[in-house]
Amino acid sequence: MAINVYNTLTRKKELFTPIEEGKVKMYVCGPTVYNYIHIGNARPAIVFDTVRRYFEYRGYDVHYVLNFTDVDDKLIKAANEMGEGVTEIANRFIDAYKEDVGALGVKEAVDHPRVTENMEEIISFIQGLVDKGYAYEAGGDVYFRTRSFDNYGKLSHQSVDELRSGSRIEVGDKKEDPLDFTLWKNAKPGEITWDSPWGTGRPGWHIECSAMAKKYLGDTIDIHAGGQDLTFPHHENEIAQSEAHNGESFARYWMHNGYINIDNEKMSKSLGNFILAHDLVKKHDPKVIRFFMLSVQYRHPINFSDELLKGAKSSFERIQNAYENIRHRKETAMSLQADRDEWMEKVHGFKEQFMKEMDDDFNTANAISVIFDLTKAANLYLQESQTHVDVLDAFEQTLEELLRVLGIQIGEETDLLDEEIDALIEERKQARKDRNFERADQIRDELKDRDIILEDTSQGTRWKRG
RNA sequence: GGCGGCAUAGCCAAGAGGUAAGGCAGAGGACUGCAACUCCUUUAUCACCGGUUCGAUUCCGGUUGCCGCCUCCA
Repeated sequence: MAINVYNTLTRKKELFTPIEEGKVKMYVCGPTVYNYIHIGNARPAIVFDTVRRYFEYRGYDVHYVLNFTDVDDKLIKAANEMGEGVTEIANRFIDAYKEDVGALGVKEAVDHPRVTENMEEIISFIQGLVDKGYAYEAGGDVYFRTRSFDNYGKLSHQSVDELRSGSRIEVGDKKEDPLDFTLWKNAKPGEITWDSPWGTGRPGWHIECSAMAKKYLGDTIDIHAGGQDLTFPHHENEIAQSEAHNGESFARYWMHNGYINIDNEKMSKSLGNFILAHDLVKKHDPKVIRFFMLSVQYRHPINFSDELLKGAKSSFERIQNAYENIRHRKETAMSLQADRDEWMEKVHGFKEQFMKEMDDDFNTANAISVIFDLTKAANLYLQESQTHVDVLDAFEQTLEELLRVLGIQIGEETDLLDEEIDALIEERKQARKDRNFERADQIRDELKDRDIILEDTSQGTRWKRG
């Protein structure tokens, strides 16, 4: 079995083969940290974290790099508005990013490079492009000479001439050609600046990723990923810069995730139809949010609404219930059973099926349906009058394992009930024995108010948090 | 104008050239003191029109509708 990845470059699914055996060098474009991220920004974080986790699950060592753009026009504007420094704002929102995305189960990247901490590399990268004739200085700015790079447009499948005829390209009087884009920006008075061979200024947006990918991962990387809207111009420009500069192919696989939509329209800061991850995580179980995002193939758009999230919650509860039921049943499990091996075999089969689905371009929607199949099998097993502890363990562990690949931690909550609650459950047990159902229901309602839900089963009463 | 995506049951969502996974919601039943959980049963001529084929919802062409990129944007 091998992993297939949809490559934007070729518009096909391709067999993944790493540059270096057993390793994946992966660069993901991170946020510009001038604000909290919205859930649209959270999607790539979750999706590519899942890609990473799956590679790791399959035994790869993943060098995962996610950058922070900590200086640009928006940050400068935000700094002016809030009367704070660019660095303070960047720091604040980097922390917020890590917190929000961490709540959603995203692992920390191996490297989190920041533009302001890689200024030397960026400047020398630009210098390299100037030296090779791919870039030129004009009035303190430096531009990339787009037409000098033959393969420009290969990622977005646009020809240079078609791009030119699009009327919305900024002309800019210093440019030789309207298609040229900025590598270095001359400082305006009062802006944060760095010294460079072209005077004081700061980098353009695209150059940072080329310079930092090179520094942290090398001239050619395995996977470069980001949101669909980065395909053009951002990633196209990165390719031009990196390949012009390094003389090597930049990234072997380009992955782009689809948008999150609100009422069928792209969620974006400029449209104002966004929901901050920071807020959503407080209102809903982050596990459910993540589950919801992964219930759709990553390249397809997801429509977002409270109602849909509610549906995801119900769905996820089915899995959670099965998991709790398995654990509860372990207390009364046996260790003798004729068809133990058959069941063990069966449980193992779900793992294989799960991998088969994930191998196909990380089809989490189908992978989740395999988890539901596993859930169903577990529920059926629990109907048996006798259960084997090995089989229950296998169900429990497989469920944990597969969900962990999706970045969803299940079952680590070990908060003990306080004695009071324990006592109430015990009292209710007695009341039921005495057929005092009035008191029994009273206790159940009381606990329900405290978010403890009781369930009576033939193996005794169990509880869960609502 | 250029490039691209999507259209599958009430809702969400996979999918393959041979009569369509999974989940939610609904209905009926089993279990239960009642619930909850769970189990069983139940719901689709896959936007429209042509073509290729023994056979297409899946391939090709066209139509319609929606969305995106071509400007900062995940």
